[in-house]
Amino acid sequence: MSPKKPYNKLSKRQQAILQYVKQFIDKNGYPPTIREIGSQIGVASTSVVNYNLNKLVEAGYIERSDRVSRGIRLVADIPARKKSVKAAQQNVAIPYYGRIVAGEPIPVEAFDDPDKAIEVTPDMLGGIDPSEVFALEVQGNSMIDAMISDGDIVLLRRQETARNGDMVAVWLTTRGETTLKRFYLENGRVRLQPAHPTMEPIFVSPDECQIQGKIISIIRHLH
Amino acid sequence: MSPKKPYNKLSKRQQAILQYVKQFIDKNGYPPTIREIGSQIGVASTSVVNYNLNKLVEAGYIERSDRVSRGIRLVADIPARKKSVKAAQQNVAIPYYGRIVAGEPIPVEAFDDPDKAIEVTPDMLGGIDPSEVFALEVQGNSMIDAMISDGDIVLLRRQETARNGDMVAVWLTTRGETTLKRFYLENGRVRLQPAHPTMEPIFVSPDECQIQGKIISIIRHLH
DNA sequence: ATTATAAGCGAACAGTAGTTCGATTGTCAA
DNA sequence: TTGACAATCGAACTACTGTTCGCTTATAAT
Repeated sequence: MSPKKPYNKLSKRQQAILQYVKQFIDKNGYPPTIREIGSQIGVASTSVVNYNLNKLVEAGYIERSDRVSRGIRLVADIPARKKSVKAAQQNVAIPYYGRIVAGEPIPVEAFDDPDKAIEVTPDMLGGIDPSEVFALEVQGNSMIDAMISDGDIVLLRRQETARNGDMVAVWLTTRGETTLKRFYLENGRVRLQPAHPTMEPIFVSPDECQIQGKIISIIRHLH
Repeated sequence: MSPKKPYNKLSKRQQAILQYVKQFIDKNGYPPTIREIGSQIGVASTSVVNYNLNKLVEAGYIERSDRVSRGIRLVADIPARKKSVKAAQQNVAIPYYGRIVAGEPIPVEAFDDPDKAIEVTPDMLGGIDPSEVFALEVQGNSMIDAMISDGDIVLLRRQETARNGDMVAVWLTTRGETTLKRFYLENGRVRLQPAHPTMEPIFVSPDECQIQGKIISIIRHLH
């Protein structure tokens, strides 16, 4: 199950060297010496660094000037930083229903207040029709067991049924609260399974739980 | 006298040196030595070149690292990192560096492959310059108690320092791996604290860990 | 002319840096 | 086990490189 990543033929040490050289150049404006590289990656012998630098040359990642101090240059690009702004796609506006609070149902009727919408890229929805999607902000830590914490924004697809294993927002009619859980229908009853291994599931009958939607994405901002 | 003033109050010799240094770096990827400069501009004495280089430092054209071979950098080159372009409703493409796996460094490779980038709306970054941001996919559950789970996509801001408690991606130079942990600097050593109750913290010295960036956002897709 | 200051010169010095080489270790296939 | 080969290590060697210092030259104000 190797994901076959870049750096195919490079050893870990060679990757470390390449990483450090790039970082060093970016920071200092000139390449490091063999000994500077060695001390940083934890290799005492200059010959080992030299050996691996030559490997990097063979692999085409760098070039070296013989007998020249700091005679390393990156083949790809001298300034490592690239600009990352790129072509714009069409964003989609997702209705934002505000906060989901325990004890209150999610309003089902749509409202179209423009600033009550959040904008996402279509690929965030994984091909789902944007009109079926709405967003909630999680308030409180009542759903922390589903690895969803206070302030998280969840994108949900509107649906009233769910398949086993789906993460859904469920309105528990008898308890009078809404919760986010994994949904399992088994033996005529519903098991709402927290994502956290140490938490116990909740068992309810199908007629006392009303599915509001299925979670398709979670967005969290840290500061 | 002078038809124009290419560089404000620089002597002809200093201009020649500056010109040559720029040219040399552009050609070779690393700065010239004092003697290389001297031979090019026709000065035999290293001290003369050294003298004029210091003048260029005073004038603000270059920076030097003491006692470092080729320790010259052009001042204009360094601030290449700060670009602040605020695209209004445009999406930004964030370089996607793949998975963060124990034992494999974050590739520093260029990301020319279009699907090696993820697109987000600028407000996802909370006002942070998009060019400072990159994305990783988390592998493993070592951060499960920080509510970061396998498969999550984390957006990180490139920075080399961190405050205690920050969630950072750290490159462990001697181990040759990158890891996602909470950062604490205490008693002159660095504690990298996993947010998983059964996992022990990692202790390293500050010079063997390079902070890659700080987590600013987490995106999780459920399918 | 005198003086101060900037600029230049050449040589010597000490530490730095790339290279080389013999020896060792680890891996993998025969 | 054996052999081939890649990777590593430590040390020594030579050449390189920045720094320093005493001395000289040039310029301009006094």
